[in-house]
Amino acid sequence: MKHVDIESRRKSILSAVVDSYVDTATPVGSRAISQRFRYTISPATIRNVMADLEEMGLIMHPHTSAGRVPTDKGYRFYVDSLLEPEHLTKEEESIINKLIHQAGNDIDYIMQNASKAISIIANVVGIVLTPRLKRSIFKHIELFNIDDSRILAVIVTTSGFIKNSIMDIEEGITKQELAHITEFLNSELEGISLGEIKSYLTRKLLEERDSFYTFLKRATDILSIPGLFRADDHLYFEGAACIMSHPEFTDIRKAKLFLRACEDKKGLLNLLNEDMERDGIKIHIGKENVDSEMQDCSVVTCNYKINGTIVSAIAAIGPTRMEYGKVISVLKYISHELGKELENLG
Amino acid sequence: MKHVDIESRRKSILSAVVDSYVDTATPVGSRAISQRFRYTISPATIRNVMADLEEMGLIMHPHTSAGRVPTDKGYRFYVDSLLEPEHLTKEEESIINKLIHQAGNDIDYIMQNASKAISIIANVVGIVLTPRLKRSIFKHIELFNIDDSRILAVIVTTSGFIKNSIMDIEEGITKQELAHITEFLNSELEGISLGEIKSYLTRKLLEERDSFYTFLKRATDILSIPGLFRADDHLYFEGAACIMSHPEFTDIRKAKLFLRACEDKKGLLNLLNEDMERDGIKIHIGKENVDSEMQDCSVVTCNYKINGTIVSAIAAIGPTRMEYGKVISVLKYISHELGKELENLG
DNA sequence: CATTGGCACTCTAGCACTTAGAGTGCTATG
DNA sequence: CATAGCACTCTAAGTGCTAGAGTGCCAATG
Repeated sequence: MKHVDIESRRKSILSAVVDSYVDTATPVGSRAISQRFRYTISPATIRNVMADLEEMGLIMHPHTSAGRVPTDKGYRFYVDSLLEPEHLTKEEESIINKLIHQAGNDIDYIMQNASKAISIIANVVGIVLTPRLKRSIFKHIELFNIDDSRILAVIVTTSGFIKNSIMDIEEGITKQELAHITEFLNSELEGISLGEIKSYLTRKLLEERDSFYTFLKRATDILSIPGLFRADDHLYFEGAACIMSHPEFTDIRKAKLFLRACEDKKGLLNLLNEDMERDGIKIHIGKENVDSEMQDCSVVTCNYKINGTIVSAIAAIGPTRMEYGKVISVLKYISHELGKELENLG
Repeated sequence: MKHVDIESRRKSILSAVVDSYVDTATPVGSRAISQRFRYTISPATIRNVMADLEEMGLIMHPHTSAGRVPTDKGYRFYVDSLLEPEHLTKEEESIINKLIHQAGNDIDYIMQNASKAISIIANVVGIVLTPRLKRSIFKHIELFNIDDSRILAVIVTTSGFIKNSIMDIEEGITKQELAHITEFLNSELEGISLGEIKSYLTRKLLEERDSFYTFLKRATDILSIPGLFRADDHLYFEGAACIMSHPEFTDIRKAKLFLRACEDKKGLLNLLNEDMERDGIKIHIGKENVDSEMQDCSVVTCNYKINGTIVSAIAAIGPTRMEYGKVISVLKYISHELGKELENLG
């Protein structure tokens, strides 16, 4: 095996280091790598290559007489250039299907099971975010008086979600007027995403000058019911206990930091909201995370769609030493199945 | 201090052992107790009393040369007979008020903050269960077609909760018919709890024989929309990270077991559902828990009310070595404030 | 000239051993 | 009945040592 392309060997050795470290959680020595290559390359050669990789910042030494450990940069190179697409086994797929498609009609339960599925298959903490209302498309609204001083508004979206809210009103509204407004809104707002409704109506309001203005104003006011368009920011979260088996958490302080990252709802929400803009898998490794709580973990996210429209995202969070290949394939699979299940429900 | 009542001394020594152990997490020796009593009782005497307490199964020895640790039975006696009512400080109350009353109109956010409050003040994992729909009182229903094949049902309860669901129908229904049914249900069901509606209607259905039967059957069918009365079993859960600071969790296996207990939604739900039947604080110490996952923890629960009706419960879960006094007063206070906040919202 | 074997060196994990100290139980005494 | 004293026990923590894993460097090699 002389005169092998030096670059490709570096790659395969980095790959071996990452694989072995992900597998065993102990620093990887030159002997172990040599063994992986069935001794076609000697430990000494591997030591030289490893020294190069270390100089490039891809792997590091915990101390002189220890093996090598991938750095964040090393993992990054690995996932970008070395990782080969993986497939779930039939058994894994059937576990996921059972959890997602046999959870009944309860969205809450489906979401919970989806996050459990991520956790079980990939040995990480699984996270599922409820569909973003803002991205849903308006289909239907109903308004009615529940008593003299309050109106109930119910909006149904094309993806079958229902959002409602109660509003106090100072001046009474007649049934006819309410029906009139309902009819108007239903014809006017069809096909608009909930996120755009408000700006759409204010724009419209600016154009109007005549008697219609008062009517439109009234309709707009009703739609500003507090909470009607509020994001339904629920994060489902599963698998904290099982992840404690990872050897990195024998140090309880690290476990605590990890749990803190998981509980950092704001940080996760920001990340998911941003990531879901683009389609597909997004990976954030260790220090790459802007959020300081997460700089010791890796977060992998994937959007999911209902009828072709991106509505929200799912994620996995675990130690930087995670099985990226498996995590990616699980998220891809689950995002697809979850979307399908929600479509059937809508 | 001769000839002191032997029973009362045992009590105060048990109390001192529990207090000291809760405080320091290290087995309590006779010297330390003696010091607590400002040396008015000698260590030797205390050793005798402790030997008695041990024989009674209230405290135990981890090993010969260690101090004493309360047993589950010891904690039980402590909370039943020795614990004096505690009050929160003004600062603590103001932290709680801020979290609960300044969370806006978003129920989701209020619940989340309430569980956070439990966690922060009492150093335990805080749990809040959403109001049980079954216990809510029917106030108003609206039914309408969203398209040819589907009906949307919306139920409003007296406590201001809104529950809705979509139902597929095979045979079309006219607007008038639907309005008729709506009107009927609104007049018929007022004041009935959602949990009783189904049995109420079936009872009614059995009595009817004439033409009215078909109408009533239709109405009943509509109300059997899947999910319309499904319990909204959401558990808010906060503080896993902060609880890892407790010395009992330096052993990661214990931390894992504890997290597993927290993630055991079914077990918690059963416990909460059962406990909320009775008013006030309920305490489950270690092995007293039926659920095997929880036998190393203590769970303290407290129902909460909306307008005088028990609707759900909150809880604290932590190591058996928890500040029972503080946990109890926090849960009492928060259950009260949470109920108040939800009343204002309704 | 890349690859390899050899070798000296380094660092850690683990084990045996020791010791200080905290705590007990028992007994004799006030 | 309460207490002081004493012998005894057990743990936690520190020390010293060793085996072994791993490295870096150098000289030899095809």
